[in-house]
Amino acid sequence: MNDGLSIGALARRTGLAVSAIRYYEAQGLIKPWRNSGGQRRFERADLRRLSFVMIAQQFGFTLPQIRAELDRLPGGRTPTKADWARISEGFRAALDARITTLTKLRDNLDGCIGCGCLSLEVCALYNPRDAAAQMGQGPRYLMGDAPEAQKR
Amino acid sequence: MNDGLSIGALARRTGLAVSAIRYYEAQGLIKPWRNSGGQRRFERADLRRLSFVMIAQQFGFTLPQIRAELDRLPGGRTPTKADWARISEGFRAALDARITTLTKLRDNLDGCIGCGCLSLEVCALYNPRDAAAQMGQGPRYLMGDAPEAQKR
DNA sequence: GCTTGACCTAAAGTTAGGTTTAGAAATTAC
DNA sequence: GTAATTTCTAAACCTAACTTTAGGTCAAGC
Repeated sequence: MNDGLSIGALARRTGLAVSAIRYYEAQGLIKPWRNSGGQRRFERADLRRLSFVMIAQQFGFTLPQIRAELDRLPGGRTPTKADWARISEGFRAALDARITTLTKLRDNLDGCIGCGCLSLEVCALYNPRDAAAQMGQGPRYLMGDAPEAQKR
Repeated sequence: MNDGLSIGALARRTGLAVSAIRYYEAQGLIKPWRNSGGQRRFERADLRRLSFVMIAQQFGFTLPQIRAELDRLPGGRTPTKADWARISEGFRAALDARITTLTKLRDNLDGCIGCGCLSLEVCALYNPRDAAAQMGQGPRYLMGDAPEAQKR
């Protein structure tokens, strides 16, 4: 009887789509075993694992990042509450950083609403050198403030 | 001489890729005219327009949302600083809401690290009914807290 | 006047995070 | 024992925001 949960059961209990659970397996986030008929069977601990995935996604982590965190869980045994608590602390720092960035952005915006400039000449709303605020890769400038386009 | 900027000039001054600028035109964010040879020519005001797009993207707005904001600019004349300031105020509320959501999330996480539960039984880290924290569409539950799977 | 670089269009490709489809096999329900 | 449901795989499709490619035209330098 205690031979694991089917993918449908796991889907009902988490609210995830069956296809999403299969996708997560493909991404290495969960590792079910197979029964004699080749169907996936999951441990009850996978419920918690998927909960972690769902929370981490809310926090803006990518699946590879989440996988990296999950890989820090003990291999041989079912994770304890202490294991999960340790992992959860990693969220704290990332979340703090994100809040800090957004708050800084908002404060800059506050200073900028009065002038309406949207330019690096007068406000610091957009600073390409601020690594914390940058997600992309290429250099991007506001109002034509390209390095070689120095204004006289 | 003052017959507008080429797409390459605009790209150099903003740091955007030429292909991105063409894409923005296709999305209706900018409306260049064409010279006799069929090449795009841009107004200097488009530098500011693209700056707005870049900032708004940093804030997490989608291109259709940004377009909606830009559509509120006056049609017949070059936008003034006051126009831009009016538009920028819209950012304020959205940004405030996002910071509030993240802060609430972090505070819930703080309460949860001690117990390691990651479950709705003991912590409120994940609340599917909290519209502010939800981006997806389907119902999703933590640790199997599906409505029909009521625990005794 | 010719060569090089900038520009044109249209369509296909890319990444993340999945969903949908099709056809077949396993399991459950009656 | 059979019908209905679930599950299986593989591949195609989806959205957002772009980039790349292919093949051709325009413009600028010497």
